[in-house]
Amino acid sequence: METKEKHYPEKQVVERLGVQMEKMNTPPVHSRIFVLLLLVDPPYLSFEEIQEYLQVSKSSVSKYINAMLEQGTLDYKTFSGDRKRYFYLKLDDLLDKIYAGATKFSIISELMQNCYRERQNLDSPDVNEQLRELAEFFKFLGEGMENLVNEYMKKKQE
Amino acid sequence: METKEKHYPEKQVVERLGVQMEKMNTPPVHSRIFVLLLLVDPPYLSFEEIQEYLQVSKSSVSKYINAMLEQGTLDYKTFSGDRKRYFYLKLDDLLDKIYAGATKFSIISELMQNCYRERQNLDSPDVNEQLRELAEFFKFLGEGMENLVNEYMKKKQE
DNA sequence: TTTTTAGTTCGAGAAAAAAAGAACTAAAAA
DNA sequence: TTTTTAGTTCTTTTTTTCTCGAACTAAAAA
Repeated sequence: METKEKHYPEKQVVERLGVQMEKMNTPPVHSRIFVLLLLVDPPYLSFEEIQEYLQVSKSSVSKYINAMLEQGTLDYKTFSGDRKRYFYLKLDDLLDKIYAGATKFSIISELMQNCYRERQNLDSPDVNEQLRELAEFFKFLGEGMENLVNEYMKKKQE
Repeated sequence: METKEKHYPEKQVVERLGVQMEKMNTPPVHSRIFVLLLLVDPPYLSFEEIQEYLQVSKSSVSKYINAMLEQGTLDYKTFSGDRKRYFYLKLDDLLDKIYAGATKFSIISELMQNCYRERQNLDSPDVNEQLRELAEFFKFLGEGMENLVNEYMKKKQE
C-alpha cells in the first residue's frame, strides 16, 4: 500500500499536452497515459490510478500499457506487500525510438532504390539519376541520424 | 495530344511498391499515384491516364492530386493544343519533406519542454533533469538533421 | 449557342482504427 | 475453500479514414 501523497497534474494540462502528442500519430489514450506519467509525482502510477484519473476503460489502459511495455517505452516496479504494478516511463530508452525513427528513412530509401531498379531498362537517364541520388540521400540521412544519436550519447557520458 | 509512346510499369510492381509506401502512413491511392509517377516513362501522366491505369474513382485521383500539389510533392505542365495537365513528381522538393520530418523532433522536444515547465514546482529533481535533457536532445537532433540536409545539398552542388 | 472536356465537390458507404464494456482468469488474501 | 484483486481477453460500439459515384462547373471546342 502506497502512503506517500501523489501530485497529479491538472487534467486540462494532460489534455492539452496529450493533443500535442497526438500530432505524431499517437492514439489519444496512449498519448494521455504517456503525458500523465511524464507529469505525475512521484513518477509512477498503478493501472487503477491511471484508469481512474483518465476515466477510460480498463481495456484501453491494458492495451496501451502493454503496447508501451512491448515498445520498451514503459516499465514497472512493485512494492512489497502490494500486489499492484507501478508503471513508469523508461525515458532513457526514448533513444531507441529515435533509432526506430531512422527506419522511416530506410523505408523510403529502399522504395527509391526499388524504383530505380525498375527503371534501369528505360531510357530517361535524368529521372533514373535523380532516383539513384534520392535513394542515396535517404540512406545518408538515416545513417547521419544514427551518428547524431551516438554522438549525443557519447557527449553525455563525459 | 500526346503522341510519344508511354512505358507503363507493370501493375504488380505498382501494387508491391505502393504497399511498401503505405508503411509510412500514406493512403493506398496516394501511394499508388506516387509510385506510378515514379515509374512511368516519360515521367508524367494526365489525370485520365492515372485514373484509368489505377482503376480508381475520379474523386480519389482528384483528392490526392490536389493533396500532393498542396504539399508540393507534385506539379504539372501542359502542352500547347492540349487542355490536359500532365502531372509529375517534384522529386527535388522531397528535401522539403525531410525538413518537415525534422519537425517531428521539434514537436516532441516542445512536448518535453512543456512537461518540464509543468514540473518545475515539484520536487523530483531527477525526473525534472531527465526531462530537461530529453528536450535538449530532441532539439539537438532536429537541428542536426537540418544540418545534414544542408550538408548534402552543398556537397551535391559541387 | 450547345456540347464536350477536364476536372471538382458533395454526400454516402465501406473499411479500418480506437475505445468501451462485460465476462473471464490466475494469483493472492481471507 | 471462498473471495478479492489486478489485470486480460473477447465482442460490440463508436469514430475516423478512405473511396466511390453522381451531380456539378468553368473553360474550350464545335
